[in-house]
Amino acid sequence: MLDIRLLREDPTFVKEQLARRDPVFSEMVDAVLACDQKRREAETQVQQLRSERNRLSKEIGILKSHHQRTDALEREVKSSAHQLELLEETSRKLQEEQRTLLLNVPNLPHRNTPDGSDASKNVVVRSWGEPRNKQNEDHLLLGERLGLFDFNRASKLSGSGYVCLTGKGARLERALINFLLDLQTEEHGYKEMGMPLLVNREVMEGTGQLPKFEEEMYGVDGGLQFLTPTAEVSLTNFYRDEILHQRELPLKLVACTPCFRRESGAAGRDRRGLIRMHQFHKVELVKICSPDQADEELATLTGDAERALELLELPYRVLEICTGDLGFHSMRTYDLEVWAPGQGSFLEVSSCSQCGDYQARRMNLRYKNQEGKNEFCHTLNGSGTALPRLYVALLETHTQPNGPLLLPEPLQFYFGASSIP
RNA sequence: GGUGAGGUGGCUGAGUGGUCGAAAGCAGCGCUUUGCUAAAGCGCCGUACUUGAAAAGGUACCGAGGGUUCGAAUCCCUCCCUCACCGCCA
Repeated sequence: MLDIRLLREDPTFVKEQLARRDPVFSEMVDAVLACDQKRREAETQVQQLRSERNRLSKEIGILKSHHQRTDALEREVKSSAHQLELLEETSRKLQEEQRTLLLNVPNLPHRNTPDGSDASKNVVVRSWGEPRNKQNEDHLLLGERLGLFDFNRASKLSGSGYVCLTGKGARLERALINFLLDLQTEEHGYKEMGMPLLVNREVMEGTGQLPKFEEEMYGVDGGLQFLTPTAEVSLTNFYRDEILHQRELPLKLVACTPCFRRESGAAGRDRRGLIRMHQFHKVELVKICSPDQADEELATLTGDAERALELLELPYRVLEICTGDLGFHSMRTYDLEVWAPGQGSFLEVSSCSQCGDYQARRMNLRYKNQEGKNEFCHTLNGSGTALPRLYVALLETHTQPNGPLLLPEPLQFYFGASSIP
């Protein structure tokens, strides 16, 4: 959520910045400001009426303590009660309307985010390793040959978009998870967390999944709670409504959780295989920091995720996402794409985003700065990484033609063997 | 799920219808004094919204939402959460 004061003080700037994403967002600014204007007028009237009521009531109290008659005053207060009620209702509605409008305005892009209308304008900022194109088998065939997973039986249980990992295949995912978590906790200093998967509406609103993307989420109990689409939701909201001490920032959290997504907008896309699932595991990195730390923390967070791919000997590239392709709550994002030889393409396995105070304002997450003033924190998140696509890249990269899957060295300890025959 | 007790400022904790945004203590900040790693005294010390050029005002907030009342932290109702005990259960 953007700061309404920024919109009031410099609407031109806000419109310009939103236009970098898409001109349609600029048009929202005037609507918000019109509502803000009406809201403040109503609020001022309510406050004046209440002030008058408080004054009279206080007077009644004093008179009563002197055993004097107060009928006239009481009648006076009563006479404006109805009007006050109506105005309060108006004011409340306008407040809600303004919040709703504001919740649907995306974050402003970072000054360094490259301009561009769509994904084709994303910028490759670096790459690592050689994406060999040796006509490897597709991970579906490899998984079948090695006996790692079963899609047909998964569809009996849950329909399409689910997988059952079987035997060594299940163990391989567990090994990957343990490897990733140990890397982030022991080498990069993140605190490991085990988080709830069902969260309340306000929590989903805090990180920006609601209200705009409700159709992408799995709700339960008639929409009172939601299955988290990423641990970003639970981890970032962990300190919501709190005031942190500057000295404890940045906070660095990591959790591996199942993630649930309807993928309703992607019907038909990536239907086969592990690439787009309704449920998948993901190791998520979250940082909460002060504004001056945020740029640097995004760089290190991205590096922390990249390190995992390097240790697994998986070639990848890093894309800087342009304004037109930027996620709703992000001001700057680096995507990590791992090379999948069987697909002949790069797969997005991580999206590392800097969110400024956009989420923190929504969830009222603050810290006390050096002057003792409360200020909104900045939040960052990134995958480290999503499991299924990492799994695809691992299979397609390290399985020998008609041979075993040779595990990269760091994984062998976790898997308990050096290969899967 | 049942019963009971609770939810007040960064923390502890008083406050059962009127001048209470809320005592006191701790923590924090500032000053004074004395001085061996500190003590004592004094002062300051919530948040959000809003009016105003500013100075300075106003409104709201005592778990959430309703209600009673001229007036609610305080009374009533509903819900949520915490704690204790019981029941059930991985």
